[in-house]
Order: sequence, then structure tokens, then C-alpha cells
Amino acid sequence: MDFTTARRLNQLLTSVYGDILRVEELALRKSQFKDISIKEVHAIDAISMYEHKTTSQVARELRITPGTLTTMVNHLVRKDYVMRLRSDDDRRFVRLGLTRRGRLIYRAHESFHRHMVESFAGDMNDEQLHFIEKALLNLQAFLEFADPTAKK
Amino acid sequence: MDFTTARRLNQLLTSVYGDILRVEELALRKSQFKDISIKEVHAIDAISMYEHKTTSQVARELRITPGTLTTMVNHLVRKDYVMRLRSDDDRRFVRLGLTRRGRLIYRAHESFHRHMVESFAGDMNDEQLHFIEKALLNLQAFLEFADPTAKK
DNA sequence: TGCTATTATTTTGATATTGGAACTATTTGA
DNA sequence: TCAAATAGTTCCAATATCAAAATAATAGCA
Repeated sequence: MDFTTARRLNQLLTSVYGDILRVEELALRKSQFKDISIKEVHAIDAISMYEHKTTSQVARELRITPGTLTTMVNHLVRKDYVMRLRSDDDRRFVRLGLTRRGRLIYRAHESFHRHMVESFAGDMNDEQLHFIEKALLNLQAFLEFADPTAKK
Repeated sequence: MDFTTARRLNQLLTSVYGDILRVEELALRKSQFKDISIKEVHAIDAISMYEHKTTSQVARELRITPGTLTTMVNHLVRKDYVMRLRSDDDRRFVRLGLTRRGRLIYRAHESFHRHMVESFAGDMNDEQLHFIEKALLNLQAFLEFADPTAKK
């Protein structure tokens, strides 16, 4: 790959990268959900709608310590986005779930991402999509090589 | 675009996205530059090697307030990565530059990014590269539409 | 020339995020 | 039965950040 192309591509990746979080944050400020940060939304996203994961499970997914998640969940419970459900089979576990309000924002965030992917790849044909996916998998492999704990 | 493909692509983008910073941080911990965070490296990157930008210029690029940059620069000066150079023509301005050590890390970071882009697009032909660039520009346009201040 | 407004940066005070260590509650297993 | 292990929480310290006030320098105008 030609040097200036590599440079241009890198700049493009970097600027896109930097903008995503900021745009998400901004969208929140303009929405009906003004009392929540993008990190909290990502916690809600990890907690997810269809199963009740435990605290450590979610913390591991978000790559934060359980202590940090506890305080996030405290805030999210106070703001009525998240519920704590004690497991009955093993009462050490706390299972997390979304309230009605939490489910609303979960769907809004999902929709933002769907639009983002559409803007990126909406008009591609199957072959092109496959090609993109391949490139991203290469990038993922590079990152996993640099840090083996990145594997899911 | 098919629903499950969109989903898969989104997950891929999200996981790659989340891993980049973490891998960069990890690479630092294992390098000779243990006293510096990834945010500080990005500040060094913005300060850059070949011109002496002012504090506000760099702060604007990094999208942080000048006050925040001042404290970052204080740390980076103390750790011998960055120099403050007072402009002689207008003594209100502070111009920023890299020390020998700062230039070292600048190049290391540049190299990390080059490898990352290579892993992503190293074996593509011109047509494919053009296609990728187009897709990224679409994504950028989407983000700029969502937040007009994203424009450079 | 001598103020006054403007501009660039720094300082200060407050808030938020995070990790790590100590602690509590519960379960497991010898 | 009780010591060890496990899940979660609490508490403390470190860091990052912003907004507003303070400081320093310059520009422009009467």
C-alpha cells in the first residue's frame, strides 16, 4: 500500500473513531434522556434486554471492575433505567435487568448503531459486505495478537 | 442489507472499536514508556513534530478545553515529553513542541497506527482501497450530519 | 499616548470515572 | 461443621475534566 494512502486511511479511521462517542453523547443531550452518559448507555447495552446477566458477567464484558459497575448500577437504579434482581437459586448473585425506561434507551441506542452501519455499508452488495467483514476480521486479529485477552 | 449481517457488522465494529484504545494502552505498559497514558500520547500526537502549534489550537484539535490541556501539558513537561515555547511575536501565545523523548514516542505511536492500517488494508488493491475509503467517507458524513461541529 | 476591550493561557474549585483493597453475605466442600 | 471460595459492595485515592475567575499581553481607538 502506497504511503500517502496509508496516511489518508489512518486519518480517516482516526477521525471517525474519535467522532463516534462524541456524536452519541451529543445525541443523548438532545434526546429525552438527558440524565445519562454514553458510558451508562453502554452499560445498559451490555446488561441487555433478553436475559438477566450477573454483575460480574456484565463487568467482564465492559472490561471494568465489579466495584466500578456497582456504582454505575447504583446510579442507573436511582435514575430508573436498571433493576437488581436477586437470584433465588444462589443468593450471592445479583442479576441485572432493564426497566421500561431502560428498554426504551436500549432500543434508541440500537437504532443509532443500525443507522451508523447503514450509512457505512447500506448500499453494498453481498460480495462487498463480505470483503468489508474480512478486512475487519483482519484488524481484529491484529488487535488480538497485540493483546490476547481481547478474545471473547 | 440483511438484518443479521448488519448485526454482525455492528458487533465487529463495536468490538474492534473498543479494543483499539485498550491495546494501545497495553502496548505502552510493555514499552519503555511506562509513565504515560494513551490520552497523553494522543496529546503528543496532536502537538506533532513539524510545527509549533499554540495551546488553544491543540486543545481544539483534541476537543478538550484549554484548561484541561494546560494540566496535561504540565504533566508532559514534568515527564520530559513536551516543551513550552513562548512566541516572541505575540507573548500571549504558548507554542508547544516535543522533546527528544516526545519525538521518540510520537514515532512509536505513528508506527503502531501504520501497522494497524496495514493489518486492515495491507493486501488490498487500488480499487479495493478506494472502495474502503468511500465507505469511511460515508460514515464520516453520517457523523457530521449528526453533529455539524465534527467538521474539520 | 493612555485606556479599554479582546485574546491566550493558567489557576481554582467542583464533579465524575475508575481501580484496588477491605469487607459482607452466601455457598461449597472436606 | 466450619474454613475456603465466590459474588457483590463499600470506601478511599488517583485521575480527568470542565466552567469560571484570574492573569498576562496586545490591539485599537479617542
